[in-house]
Amino acid sequence: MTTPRYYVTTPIYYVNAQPHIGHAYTTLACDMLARFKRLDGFDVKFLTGTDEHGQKVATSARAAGIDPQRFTDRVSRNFRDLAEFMACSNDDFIRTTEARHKTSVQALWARLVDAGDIYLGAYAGWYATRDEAFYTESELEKRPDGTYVAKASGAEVEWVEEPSYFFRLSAWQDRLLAFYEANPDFILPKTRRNEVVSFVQGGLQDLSVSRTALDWGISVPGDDAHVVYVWLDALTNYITAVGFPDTDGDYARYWPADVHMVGKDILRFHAVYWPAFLMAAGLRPPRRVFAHGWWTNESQKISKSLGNTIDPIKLIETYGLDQVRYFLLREVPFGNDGDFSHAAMVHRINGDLANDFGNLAQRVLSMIHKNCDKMVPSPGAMTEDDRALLDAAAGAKARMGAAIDVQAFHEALEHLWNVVRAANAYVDRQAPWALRKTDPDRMRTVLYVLAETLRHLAILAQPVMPDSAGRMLDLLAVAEDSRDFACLDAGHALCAGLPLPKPEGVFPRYVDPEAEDA
RNA sequence: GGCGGAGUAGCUCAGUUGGUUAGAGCAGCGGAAUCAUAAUCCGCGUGUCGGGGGUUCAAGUCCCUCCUCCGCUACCA
Repeated sequence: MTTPRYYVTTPIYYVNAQPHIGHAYTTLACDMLARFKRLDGFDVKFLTGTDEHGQKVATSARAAGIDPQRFTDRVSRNFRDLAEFMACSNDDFIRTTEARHKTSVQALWARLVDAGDIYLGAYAGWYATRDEAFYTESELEKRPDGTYVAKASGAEVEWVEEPSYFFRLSAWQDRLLAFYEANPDFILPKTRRNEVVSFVQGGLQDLSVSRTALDWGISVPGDDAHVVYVWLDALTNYITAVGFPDTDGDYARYWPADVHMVGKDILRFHAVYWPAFLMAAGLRPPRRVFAHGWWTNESQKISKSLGNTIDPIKLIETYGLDQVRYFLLREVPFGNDGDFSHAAMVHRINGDLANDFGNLAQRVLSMIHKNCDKMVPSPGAMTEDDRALLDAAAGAKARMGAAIDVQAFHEALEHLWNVVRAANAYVDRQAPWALRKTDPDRMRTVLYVLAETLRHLAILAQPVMPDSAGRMLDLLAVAEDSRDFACLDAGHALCAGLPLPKPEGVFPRYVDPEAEDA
């Protein structure tokens, strides 16, 4: 039997900005997915990295007074550190300035040339020398004297033409539409898919894929005057990381990628250009592109000018890593926009984590500790109620898995919490504290059922809250090598008599610092 | 303007191919319990399913129309 593969990617982050909550969100979603699949027995590759070429980087580096490579070394480090800080389990971190990537991009380019999908033409447009950028008509403003300026910067623009290589995107319109048709879940959520299909149906123009006005990039093979357009450069990272241009080895093992996770702003590049590039090169397109939404901050749109950006590091320092991970994946239907607020965060931490889940573990483990000689109690005959709870726990993985396969992370967590609630209700129904006096054997059975349910819950919570779930499994004395989903069967159920450590809280309540002082 | 999506309980949302008294979580109200991180459990919703019209034995679920909100409408990444 061959091990199933799973390849998930974040976009490579453009190093011109500091990491913010958007980056953290995308990476976190991928991490949850990767961890879930690993625990489910998949051979997973989880890739993230940084996009380091292009005009903006060159400009920023110059502004910082250092050469672009040193500049990108520095900023790329921030993204790598963030992934680490968030306990992300990525298997690789790619940088587009690496040699392996240059080789890959140039090889892809050569394939596109061989296929006849790249030709030399001229790119014409409104160019602002001051901004070193082209603008579309809609981005321009006409001044009284008849000249045009860029709305954003106010820089004067002029009509210029420069030689450029073009990708024959126009020729791929029908094949892209056929591809979307044949793969209805290629783009999720559905509404994003509609937008992309509609965009492609509207007609595609050939795409300028080289620039002569800058040199911070990968040279076009055979024409050093050009560098490869940053998007063609950037997208290629997904195959670079699996060894392209070598198409055996990891490429054969992992490609096509199962999910490219992206923010909705860069959907088109991934859902239109990228599959077209790949198909033109005779390579397979990815299986899915998922476009998630944006966060607002206390109902305010986040922007640098408003100064309300959310620093993920600070967020984690304030609320805790697993708490932030849980919140971001639970609070909002994945794919929708969401609002971050302190109140909502505290509500999730105290309501869902501390009260529901944490307290469940605490009440169960405490009773066992006090009444069962600090070891897993020995169960007697199971009642219908016992079985119902155990069945609910045993069925949770399949329900979560189905949700996760369509990136409905919030729904996966809901399934988990349904079991948490059922377990709390079961505790109250069975009232083991009463059984302690009337029927100690029955009490032991009830506590065993609860401990075994907790084992399931903790194992299933690992992808979202690896640290907390791990500590809960420690409290249940579950061995490190018995924590994957294969161990969710009866054969790995807790053994009666297993000594348990002294219970301690896994999910503390969040108390506002001011309230504590008062 | 064109295309697409959304408008369901105070809030956030579920509601399969039209079919029994429209659901969940949170919030609110009442009660129980006291093992537990004062956590938990039980009970309680007559909501014009945006408005109007239509098809049907039957519509939140299909058709028409109007209103409101949102997204997309290409080459900075």
